[in-house]
Amino acid sequence: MKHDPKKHQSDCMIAYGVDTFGDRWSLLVLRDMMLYGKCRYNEFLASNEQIATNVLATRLKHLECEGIVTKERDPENRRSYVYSLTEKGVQLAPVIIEIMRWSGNYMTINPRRRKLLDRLEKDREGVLSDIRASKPLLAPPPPRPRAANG
Amino acid sequence: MKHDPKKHQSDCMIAYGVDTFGDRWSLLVLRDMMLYGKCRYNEFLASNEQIATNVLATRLKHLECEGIVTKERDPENRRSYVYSLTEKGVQLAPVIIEIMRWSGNYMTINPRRRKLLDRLEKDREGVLSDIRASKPLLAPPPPRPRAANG
DNA sequence: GTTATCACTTGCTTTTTGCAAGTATATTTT
DNA sequence: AAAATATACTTGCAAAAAGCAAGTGATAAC
Repeated sequence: MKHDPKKHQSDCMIAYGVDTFGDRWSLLVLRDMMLYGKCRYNEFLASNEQIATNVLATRLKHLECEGIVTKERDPENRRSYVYSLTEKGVQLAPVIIEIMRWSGNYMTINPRRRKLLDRLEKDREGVLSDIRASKPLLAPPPPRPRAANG
Repeated sequence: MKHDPKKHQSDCMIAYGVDTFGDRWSLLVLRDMMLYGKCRYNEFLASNEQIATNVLATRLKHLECEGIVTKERDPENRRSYVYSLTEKGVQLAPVIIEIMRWSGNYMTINPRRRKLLDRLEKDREGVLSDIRASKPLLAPPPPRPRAANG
């Protein structure tokens, strides 16, 4: 899948970033990949923020178009696909990290996340190489209770 | 103007960031303030990305609610207001900087911007203190030609 | 006092998002 | 082998948000 060159005509770096990954759902998908090591459609769907399935599909397509992620058949379960960060995607880690550092100063944080923030200050390189190796930095949070049925 | 605590119930740092400033127009307003030193409503409106006036109004209100910017009457022209970054807003500079650095690796950049990227590597602290001092890092680009009338 | 500037607001159209249900293909179960 | 299940979507419709043009109110300039 190729990317449309009509997009990105501004020469502004922020505009380019915003067009490429700067919307709520793209950023949350990147978080899922980098922090939680998620790589499957249903894993992204299961996030607490409750992305709609059609929106997830369009966002993944867009990220693939932009060369941020790749999509491959899972060799061990051929009805599944595995999404991975490209080098261009991995290079977004500093953006995600700086968002986390900022939020860490302005919201209340649980101990697990505080520990990750501490690690970020002491071992940023290690965090970056974990992201590059698709190694989760945090266990994914338990899904929030859904509406009861029955 | 106060901020609604019902928002931000997730304990995820990325979700907090995304809810606070993570949409196209908020990020572009922050760019206008940090890179170009813009501080007035009509300056934000004049950006090349062509934000709609009602959308700009809601974004500025939101950023004010979240404590990212403040709004004050301009003492020298009492029909105008001046928006400024709060400390919380200034602390977002690393996020903007990392977006610029990333984009700088994946798009073609004109010499003025390339120079800023170079400076960012050599003198990050200086850049941060310019942002804190509301000193523009780049001259604002000329407005793109609008539709002719007449 | 008439006109212009500045920062919006209002009303309406178009686009995007959200939601529920359905489809296609691969795998597991019976 | 047939039926049920898993996985990754697509489709159709309603609701929300964004975009557009025009209007308002409070200063300020002429």
